[in-house]
Amino acid sequence: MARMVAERSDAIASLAEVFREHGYEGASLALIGKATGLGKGSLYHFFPNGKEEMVRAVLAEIEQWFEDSVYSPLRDGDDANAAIATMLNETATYFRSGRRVCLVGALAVANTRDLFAQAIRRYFVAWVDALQAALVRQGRDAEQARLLSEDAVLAIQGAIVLSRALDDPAVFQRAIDQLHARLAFNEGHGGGASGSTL
Amino acid sequence: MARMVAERSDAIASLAEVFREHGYEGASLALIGKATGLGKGSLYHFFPNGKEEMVRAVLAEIEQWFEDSVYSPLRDGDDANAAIATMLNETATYFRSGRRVCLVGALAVANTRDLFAQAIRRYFVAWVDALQAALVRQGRDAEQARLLSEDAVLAIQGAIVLSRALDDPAVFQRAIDQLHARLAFNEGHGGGASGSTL
DNA sequence: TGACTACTGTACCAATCAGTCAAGCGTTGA
DNA sequence: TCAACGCTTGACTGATTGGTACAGTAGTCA
Repeated sequence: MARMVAERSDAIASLAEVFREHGYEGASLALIGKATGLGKGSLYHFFPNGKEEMVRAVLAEIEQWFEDSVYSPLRDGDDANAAIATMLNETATYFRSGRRVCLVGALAVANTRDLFAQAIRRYFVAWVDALQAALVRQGRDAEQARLLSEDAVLAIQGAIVLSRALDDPAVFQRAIDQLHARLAFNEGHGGGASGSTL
Repeated sequence: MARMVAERSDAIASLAEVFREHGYEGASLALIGKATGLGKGSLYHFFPNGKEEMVRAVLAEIEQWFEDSVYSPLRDGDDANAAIATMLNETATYFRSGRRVCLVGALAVANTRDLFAQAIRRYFVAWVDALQAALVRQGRDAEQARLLSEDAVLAIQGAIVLSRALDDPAVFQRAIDQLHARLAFNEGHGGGASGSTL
């Protein structure tokens, strides 16, 4: 009765969802087994170091997805404004308008932070750096771009928390809309378009 | 060997710290006992419904602290600008510049959300409402005040996540500084002072 | 002094935890 | 056809989980 899951990578999407929903400590092997359809034996065959290795695999996949879908266009896209707009839309879809938790953010807040500190840091550093690069390509100066990109990433994380707390996806969407305005760049002056509207 | 802890309330601060550091699932009774200096017997004497009741007691105390120190001045203070500045400073101190997690936010993200949904919701609704009231007293219109207050609360939560992820309290402080600018109100025009600086 | 209440330590419980292991299965290459 | 390999199963372990029960101890009031 072998080979019901062709690849180790087939399990990663399920693993990600389990860790998102239950956290690192809350995701028991029983739960993981149910979600992936894999027995303990298979799980430990694919991930000899247990849950920790599973989370690392999930984090690696998340990092890759963001690199391809978000960071890379931000850094290298020919139209900075378009890349930023795409980032916000991709992000909103990815987090299902705040109904889906950011696993990296959740791990950062929990006491598991130390265990995955490097991966967590890499994720956010790459995001802020990539967004900053796009903002600089818009014509902003480096320092302003830095502050603005930090603020945007932080707002997305906060929007997930608040929209879940209020159980209202509209909160998340409003935050994304506001970021669209704040990150847009028009003409020669240094600020975004948001100053007079908010 | 009775009465080593005079009051049930003496344990709540320790309980809060344990749940902050380890989360709901991660905070085992062994850990809780160590942190509070109480054995299981005492713990279940004070909190007959176990961990759930402990968290509820902690949430009630947090709610009370924010009501007295943050929400009430925002709603009723005679100087709205001063009340807002106080809120930001009190908040920065309370969260130790992002080194300390927001328990309510952490619970909102974890799968324990449903269990404490009402308390979590109350906390954030009260915060946003109180800040909105202060912004309206500044002279802003209700809708703008609503968006701005939502944005501010969300930014604080996001700042905790990001500053912990990057292990850099300066990130949190920059977010607070930015909120100072964004929430300040000068003269007759409708926006904050932040438009041209960022 | 003697009851009564409030608190405490500890033994105990069933359930669940992460992790191990040997045996068995199906597929593959020779 | 058969051995080797990769995957799977499920029973098992020892530790830990949240929670209960209860005997006892200290303080308080009469």
